[in-house]
Amino acid sequence: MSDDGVSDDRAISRTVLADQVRDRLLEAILAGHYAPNSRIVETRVARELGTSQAPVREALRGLEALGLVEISPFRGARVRHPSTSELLEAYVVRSELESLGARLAVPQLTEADLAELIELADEMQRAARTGDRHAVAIADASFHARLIRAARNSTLERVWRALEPFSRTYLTLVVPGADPQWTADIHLPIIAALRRRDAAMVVLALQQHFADVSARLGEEWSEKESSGATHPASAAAPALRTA
Amino acid sequence: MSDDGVSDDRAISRTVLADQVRDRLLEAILAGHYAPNSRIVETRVARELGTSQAPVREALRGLEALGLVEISPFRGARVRHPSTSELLEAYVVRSELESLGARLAVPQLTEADLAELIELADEMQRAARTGDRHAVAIADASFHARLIRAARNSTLERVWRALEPFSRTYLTLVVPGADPQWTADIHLPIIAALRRRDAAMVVLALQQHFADVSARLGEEWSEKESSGATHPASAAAPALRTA
DNA sequence: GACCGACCGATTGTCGATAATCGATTGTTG
DNA sequence: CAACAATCGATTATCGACAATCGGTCGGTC
Repeated sequence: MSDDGVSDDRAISRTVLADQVRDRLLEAILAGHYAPNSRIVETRVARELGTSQAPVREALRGLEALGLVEISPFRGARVRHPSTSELLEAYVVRSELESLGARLAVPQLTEADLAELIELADEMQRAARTGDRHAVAIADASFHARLIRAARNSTLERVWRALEPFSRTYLTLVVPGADPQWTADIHLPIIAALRRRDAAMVVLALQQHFADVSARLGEEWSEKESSGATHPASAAAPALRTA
Repeated sequence: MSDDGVSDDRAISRTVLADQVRDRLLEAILAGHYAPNSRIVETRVARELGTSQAPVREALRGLEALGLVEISPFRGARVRHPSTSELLEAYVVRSELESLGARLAVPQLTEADLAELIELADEMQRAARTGDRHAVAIADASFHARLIRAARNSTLERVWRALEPFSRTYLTLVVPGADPQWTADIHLPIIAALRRRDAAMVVLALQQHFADVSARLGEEWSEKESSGATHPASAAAPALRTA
């Protein structure tokens, strides 16, 4: 019911310690169990989890690849604390990648693709009506992942995947107050454009979507930090254009 | 964040074995010492390099992040052999990222940015006139990297970096017959547009640039199609040695 | 003769211990 | 008292050894 759109590899090889440690650490970081910018000591984590140092080491490298921690040689790992402006930066890039995905996907969109996308959007609506924020977030992520996959460009998928946890997980943490129904509704124009197989309109709808979310994120930001040393407007309002 | 000179990673702390092993393996792969799709056995590499298994392991994870090898649990690493169509896919993504970079960079382009970009383009011209293909390739890569950095979006830079070795290194291998002067010249329109600080024109010039290179790559592809892929038969000819 | 399950060699994943390096502290000197 | 070098504890990077797992092979059963 949940993550069919996110990834295919499920249920195989659950016996790799390093992966389990990585998931544990990821969960702990997102749960705020590790303070921002604090160190994560390999030996300590190993002792706490009852494993050796090696799996923890590998897990940390994996988290580094996801952009969740920062590792410097001989100095260990620290949990990264991306500023909101950095999240906005990431969102700009993600927006661009999804626009590209849409342009590539629409001309070769199969009926199955379209049906799955519609189903995910519907699922988002149902979850929103029952107020289930977690389900909305999952359907949201699955929807965008499905759209990217429809582009059938493995490089695009790889790059997008590398960016996704960084933006999604942090965002759902940073913007918990977002209205689920609002989140679900801003996907409707995308679906409408997809139904008409109008690439330009899909791109426009996507950019509107990301502009909305960025704006929402920007609000949260200015509320939280009244003192603005760097100007965020340029990053939040990119001049996006299509040929 | 993060900007002083042209080249950032320089000089300090080259004493991390895993990094050295990674560089060695990367070099060996690109030199064709490992046949496409062949396995890379951790213990064997470790023996050949006179190190333990651990650094090799880490090195392989690093190469996986760069998209050069593919790792499956308990089954080890294989060198990825991207098809030319996959390289073209990557090029589409890279083109899009650089276009975004240009749009972000132009409005905030400093005189120093512009001067460095012009200098790199000039360097490319000088190298092309003396027929130094290697120097052209290096200046080429530096130019694009500098352009991306001028966008001052750390996420964009991170994503682009992750994509860069995959496309650049393979390309310089796949298309060794390209005319250096041609390579240098297709950057001139970009410089011209940058000088005028015309973002739209920079994007257009970039897209033309990538279209040219893709076309060139496509030609090479259809030519090679008939002769078949060349397999360096002796994968057991490792230019790897203990220091 | 074809299908199926138990061994086998090769290789990866994990462990515990050791060497190398960092940051801070302390003692010394002017 | 300030600047500096030697030292120390903490932690990472690496090592060598061991257990877990894979792919293939060999033998058994029908």
